[in-house]
Amino acid sequence: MMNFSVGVEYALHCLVNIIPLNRPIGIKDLAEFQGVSESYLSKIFTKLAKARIVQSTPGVKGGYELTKSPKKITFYDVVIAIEGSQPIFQCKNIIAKAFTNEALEAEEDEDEVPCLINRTMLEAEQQMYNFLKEKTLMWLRETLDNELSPDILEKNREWFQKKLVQN
Amino acid sequence: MMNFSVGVEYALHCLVNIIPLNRPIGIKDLAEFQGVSESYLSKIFTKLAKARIVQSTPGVKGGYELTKSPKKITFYDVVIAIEGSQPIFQCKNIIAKAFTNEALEAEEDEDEVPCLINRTMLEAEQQMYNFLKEKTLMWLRETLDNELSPDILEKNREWFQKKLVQN
DNA sequence: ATATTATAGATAATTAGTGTCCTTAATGGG
DNA sequence: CCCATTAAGGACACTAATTATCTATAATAT
Repeated sequence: MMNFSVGVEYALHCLVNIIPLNRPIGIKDLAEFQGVSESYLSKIFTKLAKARIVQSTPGVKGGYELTKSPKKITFYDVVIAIEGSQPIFQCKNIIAKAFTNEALEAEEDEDEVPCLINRTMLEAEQQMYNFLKEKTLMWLRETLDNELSPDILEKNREWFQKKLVQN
Repeated sequence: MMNFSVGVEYALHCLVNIIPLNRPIGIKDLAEFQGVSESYLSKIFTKLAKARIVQSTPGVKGGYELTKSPKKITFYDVVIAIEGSQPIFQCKNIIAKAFTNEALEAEEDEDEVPCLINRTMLEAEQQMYNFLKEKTLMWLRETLDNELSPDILEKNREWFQKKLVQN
């Protein structure tokens, strides 16, 4: 079944916790926080860096930080950064194989009127993406701040502060 | 990258061509029409049959036909029939692993407030599905009848008539 | 200089999707 | 009743993508 990769989840969970920090944080800490391996999470963050969502600093005291305001980073940006921008539905133009007559082949060759089924699926995909474009990291952060208990939020904050101080 | 399976495309292409026929048509003909193997296409149609989108008749003169009006069969129905109804985004609740403190574990145990990221992705998915629920097989058929050249439509019709007569 | 940290490449394990083959069961026509 | 036809289902193989690890390299602060 069609799926978003778990990388998207790793990314969003990390990013929303990076917001309140005002310094770079390393993969090691983030991996520990998430309970996943550094090796794998670093691949994800390389993708986020290439998509200009985070900025990386190698070396001592290095790590990752947001490149811009979390108001300007959307779920859509993160999904595309991790999963790539290939459409969810790739028409194999099977119907073209169905008839080997000249008329149809000619029409396919023009390639100006893509398969209606394909267009419909892509339009459906856009509905999903439009929704994800409206959800920013800032919205996620603020909603979590409202939803989660103060107790959990405080423990969360303490955990990251401790990590930053240690470095 | 996340994808709809090609099975969805096979299914839709076949179904839209089944509409004008008023008799069962066999996998052999449909497979020839699409240029795919009978073995594989039959798996797809078994799924469509289980989803009550088509009705199957084994034996001589058997085959598949729609169970109901194409006005009542949506793209969504077909997608779910082929791909299953598992959500596109399965939250691993990674955040739960992040803190091993009691407060959070308690909250996770309740399991009444699923992860906000998860909820957001599912809501996005729903946007896509809502769109696909509005698109019926009948709409697809009628739009194709308007968009495609009369020449192609006629050749298409002839091809299926010939096959039905042969059986 | 050295320890730290990100980047990149190679590679392996796992899973899902795609596809085939063979057997079984049901059906209609002779 | 028998037989050809057709769907259903299980077993299996092939492919591609995802997930994951390990190693080596490059950049950086102290």
